[in-house]
Amino acid sequence: MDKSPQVLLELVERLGNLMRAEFRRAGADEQLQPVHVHALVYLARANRYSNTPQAMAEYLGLTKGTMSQSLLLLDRRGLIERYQDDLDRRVVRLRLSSAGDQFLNEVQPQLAWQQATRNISPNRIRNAVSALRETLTTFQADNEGQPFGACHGCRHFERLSARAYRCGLMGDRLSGPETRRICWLYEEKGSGAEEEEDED
Amino acid sequence: MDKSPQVLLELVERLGNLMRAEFRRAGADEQLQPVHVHALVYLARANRYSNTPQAMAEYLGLTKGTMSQSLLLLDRRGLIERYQDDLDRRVVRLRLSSAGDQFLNEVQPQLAWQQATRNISPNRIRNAVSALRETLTTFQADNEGQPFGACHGCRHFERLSARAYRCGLMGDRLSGPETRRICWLYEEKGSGAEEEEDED
DNA sequence: TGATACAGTATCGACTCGAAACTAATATCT
DNA sequence: AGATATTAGTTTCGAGTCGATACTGTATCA
Repeated sequence: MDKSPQVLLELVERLGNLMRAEFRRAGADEQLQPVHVHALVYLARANRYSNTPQAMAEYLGLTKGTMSQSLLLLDRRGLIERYQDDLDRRVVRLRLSSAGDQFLNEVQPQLAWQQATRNISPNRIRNAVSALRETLTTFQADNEGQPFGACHGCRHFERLSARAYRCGLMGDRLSGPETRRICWLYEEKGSGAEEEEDED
Repeated sequence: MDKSPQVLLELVERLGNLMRAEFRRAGADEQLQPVHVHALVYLARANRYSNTPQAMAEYLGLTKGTMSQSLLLLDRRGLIERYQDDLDRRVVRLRLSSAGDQFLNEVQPQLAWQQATRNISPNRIRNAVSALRETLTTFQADNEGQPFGACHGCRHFERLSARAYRCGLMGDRLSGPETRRICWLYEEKGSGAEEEEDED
């Protein structure tokens, strides 16, 4: 009976709590709750398929009703903008307003984390990322949730040429930077070839 | 400019959110909020120095006022018991009641996590634990928070003989199991000899 | 053309949470 | 010893979260 998984859970929860406290501090001046700051951070990183209330609710673990409330607040404060999807007019699309963008640049909610990881070698971080990503994937598979990842590692990702990419699911061409954003259509590549393997 | 730390942060936050959702589900029957379940889980793991409202508030990232509220609720529901400290009568000590213990055994809030980590090799988990622990330590050092760890790795920990231990800070003898519980007096050993080193 | 599914909104009530004021016990300083 | 400061915890207040439920409008499918 190994206790390591439990210790890992404690660390993840504790670091999560600390970051939530950090987000609380970041949003204090603007009277924003942690979840609002987190929503803005997500929006800054979400790709074109993932900037909807539904995707955000899924990512943040909220119901759509709750999400709707938070978005209302962020809209009132002028930190986000909403616009309708052309093809499906039920769908609301979201983007950071310039004020929202400026807010994130000013308060730097993730600065404390970057500081805290400054002395850890990139390789150890990559190993930790790999283990946690696998945990997340299994977790989601067990609970039928969306995995949320970037194109690299997604089964729908296609490389057309040196610098041209494409999402096989949606059929769109993707720019280089776009392939590094968060997507809620992400699906783990088949288990045939594991990309990231620790030396252990 | 490496993006790995940011990806690691995303994973930690997302897994944290999922576990919060899991705690919500676990407490739904008893009308408990996630933070209440988390408090019970903490209490089940805290050592004799760390079962106070203050330590819990610190661990969960709440103010003492908020913590007091949650403890009131848990007490009303009969899930915890409070008693006074003998030496310092300002201090309230907490323990799980048998009902609280039974509750944790029934709902198994951490089961989903254990399932999600089942296929990850112990060594990879240990490496991830090591990296996250270092992140946590640095984070706390930057923000003057308590680190919260178990005896192994703590500078106050003393081994008297094969199966006899002692906390050098408090002066108490400790049983073997007790040395594996969470302590908020934990202090990282001096950086002279790093215990856990990844091969990277 | 109707039935059904889906994206998002509105409303309600229980509860969280920080801030600040408060009580009581202990520590510190002369 | 007595005054003062510090500390552990409680209480109160108000803004806001959050899930549940009911609702609106759009799309899909037979």
